[in-house]
Amino acid sequence: MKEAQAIDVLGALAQETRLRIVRYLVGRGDEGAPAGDIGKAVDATSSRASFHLSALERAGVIGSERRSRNIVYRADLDRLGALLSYLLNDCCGAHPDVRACCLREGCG
Amino acid sequence: MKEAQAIDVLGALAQETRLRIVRYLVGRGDEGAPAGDIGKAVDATSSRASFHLSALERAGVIGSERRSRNIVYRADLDRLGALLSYLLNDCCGAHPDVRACCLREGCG
DNA sequence: TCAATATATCAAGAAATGTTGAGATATTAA
DNA sequence: TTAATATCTCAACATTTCTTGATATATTGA
Repeated sequence: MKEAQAIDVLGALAQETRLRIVRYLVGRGDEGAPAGDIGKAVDATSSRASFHLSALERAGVIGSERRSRNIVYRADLDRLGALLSYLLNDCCGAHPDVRACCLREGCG
Repeated sequence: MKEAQAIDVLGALAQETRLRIVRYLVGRGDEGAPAGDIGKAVDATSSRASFHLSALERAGVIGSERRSRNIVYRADLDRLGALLSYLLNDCCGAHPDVRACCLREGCG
């Protein structure tokens, strides 16, 4: 992952509604969830949910697929992993303290 | 780390000049660097560097200390580690694929 | 004290972001 | 085909963010 992409992903995650959407979708796993359910889960109108879902999709953090009437969204774990890796290895210089932090449950 | 703090840190990192500052400071290690050097390193005027350094400090990503005429800034690795941990454990549900990504060098 | 250095702050404007409500589009079922 | 459902798009507006250039503050050395 390059700097510009990392900034896109960081920007996508740096917003309450969007971060909650990502968390919700990660929890849904491979099954994903349709926009309506996501909107209810994060307490957003359809317009607002759609706006933020678009932003997340543009950043590559989630993907979508139409399934009859619904559009089902899923978290892209590879992309999230790539951001983690960028932050850890490139940005933080793979500092042992930071790396160790990734292996503990209760860090931070 | 709580959601609101994570959003603050993500927002702080989601900007080219600021991400470069963090990278530069991580590279400087414990020694840190004065604002002037940082500004030169990321090609920013004193005003612009100061603006972004303040933003990073507000988010807790860097710390500062006056050293005679200079103000020396340092990356806060604990804070960065806490963000990584938040993303990995809380946000990504400690998904094995994402976690594995943190241990490889060339991931993403 | 005076000048030089290092940094922060301020005001003004531009650009990006987020919200709302109305309405458009696509899909399905009757 | 008509109505209902699910989602997106658009315009308007408010807010926030970023940049620039000018100026203020703090520290040091002559």
